[in-house]
Amino acid sequence: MNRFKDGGGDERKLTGIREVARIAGVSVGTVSNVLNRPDVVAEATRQRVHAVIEQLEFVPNRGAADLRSGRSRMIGLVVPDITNPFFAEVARGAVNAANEDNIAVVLCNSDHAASQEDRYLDVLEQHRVAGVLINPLGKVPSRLESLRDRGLKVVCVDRSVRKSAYCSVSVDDVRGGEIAVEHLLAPGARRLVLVNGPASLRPCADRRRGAWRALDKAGLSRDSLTEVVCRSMTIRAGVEAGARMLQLPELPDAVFCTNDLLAIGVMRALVNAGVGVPGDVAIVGYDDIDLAADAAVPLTSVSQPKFALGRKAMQLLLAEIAEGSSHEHERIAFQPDLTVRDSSAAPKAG
Amino acid sequence: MNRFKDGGGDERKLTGIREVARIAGVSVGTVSNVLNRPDVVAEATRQRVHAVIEQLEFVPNRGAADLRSGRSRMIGLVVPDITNPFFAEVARGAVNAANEDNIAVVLCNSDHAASQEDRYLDVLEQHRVAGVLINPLGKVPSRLESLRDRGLKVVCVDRSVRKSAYCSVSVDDVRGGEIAVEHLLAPGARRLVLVNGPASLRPCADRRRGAWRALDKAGLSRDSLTEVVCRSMTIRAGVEAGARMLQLPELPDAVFCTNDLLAIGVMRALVNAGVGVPGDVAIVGYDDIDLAADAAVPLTSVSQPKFALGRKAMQLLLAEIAEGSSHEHERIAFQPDLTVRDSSAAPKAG
DNA sequence: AGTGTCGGTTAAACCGTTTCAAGACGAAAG
DNA sequence: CTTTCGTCTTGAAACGGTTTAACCGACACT
Repeated sequence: MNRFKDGGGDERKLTGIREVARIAGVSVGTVSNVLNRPDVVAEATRQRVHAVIEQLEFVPNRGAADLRSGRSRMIGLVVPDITNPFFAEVARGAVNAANEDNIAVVLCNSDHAASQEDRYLDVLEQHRVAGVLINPLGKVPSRLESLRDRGLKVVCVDRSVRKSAYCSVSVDDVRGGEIAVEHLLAPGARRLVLVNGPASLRPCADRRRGAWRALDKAGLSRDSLTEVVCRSMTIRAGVEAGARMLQLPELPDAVFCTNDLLAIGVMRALVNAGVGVPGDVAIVGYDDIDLAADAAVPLTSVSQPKFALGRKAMQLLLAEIAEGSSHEHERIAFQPDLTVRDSSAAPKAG
Repeated sequence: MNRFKDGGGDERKLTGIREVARIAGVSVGTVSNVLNRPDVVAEATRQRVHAVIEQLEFVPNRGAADLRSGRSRMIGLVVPDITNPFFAEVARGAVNAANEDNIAVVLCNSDHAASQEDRYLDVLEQHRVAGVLINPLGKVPSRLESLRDRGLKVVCVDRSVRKSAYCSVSVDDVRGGEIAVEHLLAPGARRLVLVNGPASLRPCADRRRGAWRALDKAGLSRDSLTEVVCRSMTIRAGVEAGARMLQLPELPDAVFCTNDLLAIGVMRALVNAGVGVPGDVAIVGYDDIDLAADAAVPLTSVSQPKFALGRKAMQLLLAEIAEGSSHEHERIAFQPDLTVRDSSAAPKAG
């Protein structure tokens, strides 16, 4: 059951605030004060206490402090898959921001399983974290509401929440799609293909909407954009999509793939078939993964500020925790950015 | 400074063990027992208490429990870069194992900076984590020893530690290099190239040693292996290495790259130059990243059990914590595995 | 009836802090 | 010489649990 029943007993008794007080010849209250409100204690005393702290290598027990004060210096980070570069980067940003405030971030990897997510939320609740940064699975579960009722602050990452019941931070996928297509349209492309993942995925649907919007703005019909849908968003699927494209009655001028892996696959299929990229068809991808820059022909891609996303989300959460009930929920949308590379350099140049 | 001074005061007073006891008509001690040693309390009482717990939605305060009991249900995970797929996967494994014991894992991302690493260790110490899972930067710092003196258990990940002062878990890079070269040698390759990163990196040096060992075992001179050293281990560096290889007096039969990105780069350079892969030269990479399977020609690669590594490391740590002083430090070396794909399918077939 | 003993329960001490009402001291004001 | 402040400091009460020694019936055995 519990592996922590009894440790073999090599526990050196850590020095506590009491011991410090005793040796420094002051009361524990004073030691606490020099730790938390140095301004309120006399210079001389402060120095003396600090000296003792140093000498004893005293390390305050944050847990005990939290218990008494009702605060908490921990927040939970719940992601579906830390292995996904997107979330890894977000995590890095979040942890980075938290560290500045000496806040510990406990990592929860739900593995795309709602049951796991629930389990983790339980653990977080038991540990009395001050708040949770979460990319919730599926529909934002009512569980989050119950958490909030318990006093936990919640902010959603990369998932805009209706009714601004929580703070949320995400990047504007619609705008991302728009940017990409605008870029392709600019040099005069008129026959476009959209290589997309399942429209049931929010980002896929949004990026498509963005593409449409760009078309609308340019006064073009949506018919000028042919959609090729892939089951998964991998290089392999991209290769297949590329093959399908080659069978179209007419080759497009430009292709927008809603993810870099798809784009790389498409590119490979086209190049293998003797189609020039970007000479014959321009390609832009999405996510700007490392690989994009190192593709056979460097890939233009829409990049998302993942690190900043994580940082901001954490900052928002910490702010909400500090502000308490006077807090107004914010819904921040980061703007994606286009990184232009060779794959879209000079469409139809030849 | 501290953003947690005062929250706006929307703290609903959580129900505690006391309230449960009062309503259930038992003492707090009994409630505690129901929670921690259900076997010691009478069936009827247990049921009654559980009912009340349910009804009140009581959630035990792990922090308070830890404080009194001297245990700790948190452990720290310190990695140089969570964005690195290797560590992401290790983290996933570690978190996964911890979750089974209801242990919270606090994530620390040192960003390859010793100063950060130190800061994080401070935070972990203050939070009184039971142990630390760490991939320490540079030489295993004396800091770790001081941690251990304080009663913290430490296990090192992917970094074997001299003198078995700690438990450590790593994968056998020497063996990995050996496997790769054995595989290339089997079909009769005799002129090999090793595309390596800086030998100052432990894994690079080890994998080279492994390659040599395979050579020795096969009764071949080390001269049959030409080493091409790259500054960085990226696709771009691989392409350059490939270019350099093409200028060699004679093309090799087979190439072993100490990382998949290098391998993909080399492959690209060769194929672009009209060299057949695996027809003219076979290639094997290292790490078995997702991309390997989806390379232009699917890449044979040495794969490391990263998830298992993380899981095992965590299990070891938890075990050490449970065992206490009676613990014997273990040094576990995982065996890497060769995933054979097209890039080495039929060397010199033509 | 006296004595163990055993399963179940309890009251009180304790973990390492923060917090807060109250005290001590000296200096400025009356 | 009192008062009145203001600055520092203090002691004890929390915080929400766990732990331990003691207690209490009831039941079995001499």
